[in-house]
Amino acid sequence: MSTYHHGDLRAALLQAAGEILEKEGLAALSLREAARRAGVSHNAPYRHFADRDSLLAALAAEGFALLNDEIRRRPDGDMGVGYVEFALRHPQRFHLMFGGQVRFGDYAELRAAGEQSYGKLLTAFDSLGSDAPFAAAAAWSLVHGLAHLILDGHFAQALQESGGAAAFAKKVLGSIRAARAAQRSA
Amino acid sequence: MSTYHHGDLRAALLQAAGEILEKEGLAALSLREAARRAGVSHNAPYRHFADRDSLLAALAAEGFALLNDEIRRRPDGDMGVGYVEFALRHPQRFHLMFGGQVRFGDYAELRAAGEQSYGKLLTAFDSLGSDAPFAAAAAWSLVHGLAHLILDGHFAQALQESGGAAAFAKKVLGSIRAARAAQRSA
DNA sequence: GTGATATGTTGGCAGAAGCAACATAATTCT
DNA sequence: AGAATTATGTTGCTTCTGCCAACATATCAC
Repeated sequence: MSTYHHGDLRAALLQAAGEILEKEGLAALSLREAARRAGVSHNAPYRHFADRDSLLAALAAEGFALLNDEIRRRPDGDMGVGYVEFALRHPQRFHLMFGGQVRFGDYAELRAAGEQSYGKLLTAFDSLGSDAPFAAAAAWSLVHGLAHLILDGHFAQALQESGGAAAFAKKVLGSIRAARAAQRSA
Repeated sequence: MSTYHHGDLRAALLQAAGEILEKEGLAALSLREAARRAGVSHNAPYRHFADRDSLLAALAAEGFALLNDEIRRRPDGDMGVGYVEFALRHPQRFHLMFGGQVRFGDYAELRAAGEQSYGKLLTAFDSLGSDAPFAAAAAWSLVHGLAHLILDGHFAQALQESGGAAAFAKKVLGSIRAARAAQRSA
């Protein structure tokens, strides 16, 4: 009989937890419910995750992997749109990653994943010289804030007028790109 | 004996909840703990708040009032710094307001408060003509994302090199302002 | 094979949200 | 003023959750 041991409970828990997160939100995500869906007892998860936060950190890490993929796949000028589209496609995951619930300092793997996306941005702004680090920080801040505000519904009206979130995002990012272009040619 | 009725329990609960939020974080904030600190029974809060989310929404609304004050007090060119400084001064409150825990759609008062800050921004970009709405959205996104990322520790290294979060924020915002200036003079 | 180790189970505790029933104070109506 | 109504607070309960401790069973090292 080999039903006592699950086989790959850790992965099964992450899968179940991911589904709960996406469909019912962070508040509904409990270790016990994930265990239930994986068909194990309420305490089995503790063999794989020290506590609830630890599970959340693992889910966030998955999210960073997805986000980094999304960004790497794009040409330099299009990274920002990819960032926003990722957030729109995975709203709950995005909130988990950046909603302040999980303290980054406590999970080295998370910090590393976050810095990875930033690194790519930094190189994309080299042409601005000594201003580059700040320009890159501004770029990340811009797409990050835009994603947040769209998700929270703060641009609801503008979204309708622009015909969808993606279109709106492109216009907003385009506005800044225009300014950057003017700066470069000056 | 008039200790049965509290007098202004709603305000006392908001006060207690605000202190818990700032000192121990959102996770530690329970209706019961707030009730304890206000010196009432564990169920008294339900006379003033339908549920926990309702309390959180009220706390967020307080935060928006504070934020709008902070922004209104500043000259146009300095609003962004005020926004970031508010977030740095009230990190937990900021996360509550924008962390996706409270669904804005469910609380009209919150949506109104959010749009108030946005309105001020919109007028500050009139000089850009038809691009103004997108420029304003970009400006809000920029300061919003910057505040978030600083709070989450994603700019830890850059912060040290710049000598503090406020200084860093000024440089980042200045970088965009320079680009905007180039655009205007083109 | 056998002992050590990894993985899963059962049972229990404390703390929280929220419901129901009850108690007391404040207000309103006459 | 006195009664009825309403607002506000209390006690007690149920269900859920996170997490601890003790125990059970499978897997692996030797």
